[in-house]
Amino acid sequence: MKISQLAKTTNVVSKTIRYYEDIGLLPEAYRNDNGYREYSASDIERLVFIRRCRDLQIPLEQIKTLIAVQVDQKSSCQEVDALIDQQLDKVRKTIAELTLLEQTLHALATSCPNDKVGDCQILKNLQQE
Amino acid sequence: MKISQLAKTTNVVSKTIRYYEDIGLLPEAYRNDNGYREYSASDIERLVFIRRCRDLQIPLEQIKTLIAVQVDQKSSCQEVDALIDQQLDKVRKTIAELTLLEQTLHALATSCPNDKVGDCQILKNLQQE
DNA sequence: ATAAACCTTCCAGTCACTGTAAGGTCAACT
DNA sequence: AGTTGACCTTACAGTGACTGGAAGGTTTAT
Repeated sequence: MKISQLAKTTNVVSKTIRYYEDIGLLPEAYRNDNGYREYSASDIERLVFIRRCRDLQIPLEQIKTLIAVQVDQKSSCQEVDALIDQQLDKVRKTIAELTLLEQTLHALATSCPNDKVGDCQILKNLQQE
Repeated sequence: MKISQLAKTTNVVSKTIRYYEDIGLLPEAYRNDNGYREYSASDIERLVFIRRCRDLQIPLEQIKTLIAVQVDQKSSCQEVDALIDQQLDKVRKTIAELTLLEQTLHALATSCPNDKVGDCQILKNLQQE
């Protein structure tokens, strides 16, 4: 299948597929006579895997690692475990930070009963350290 | 004061201060004879304001808007309200997304009792659509 | 024949910085 | 006077994960 077909099947735009190939996340695609990229079923799998990882906000570099690990069926999956744990940690930290931020923003949003900038409590709050 | 002093006072590295000037978020600094930037107290205020906004994850372009609005003391602060509300919305949406993500990652992290990549349940889960 | 819809490569832009290089200035010390 | 070290300056490149656009080649449908 051609790149647009792969794009449709996986919900990844062609541009991004080419980009993944550029950075070595996807192997170099087979080219047919006119120079167009030609894909097979295994390419779908690989791309779906990448996208699942991206949905989990795993960085491209770490996805490369995961793919490399996958190849050696006998190697320990400790690295996989660690990577997911690490990702989970990061997400939890971000949630904690954003929750604080939400409170600050909420307090700020309800702090100004005036309607002229000169008296605006929001701006005043933002000016204070 | 010189840039490093301003940097120390505001906890913003010199590089970033110059960058803010480059993109027009800070006014062009006064230069003394040797070409060094010279700052005053009002520059501290402005920079603190910017940093408070950045802490709230307000993008630089929107901070520009806020600063522009601030100048006209008589204008309505509707724009300020809207901007903060919008920011709050965005943060809440992100929290919701990350909370789902956290659940997925947690389920994934606890899904693999094996230790060889060949049987790794995490990788298998990642391969499925 | 020609138009629309593909495909290709390459370069630039996004956001908010950060790193690095190459050079100028200043104050203190020997 | 010379040198060291800590500043300062500019300019350009890199980050991550794409996205946009230009300029051109190919295929398919009418």
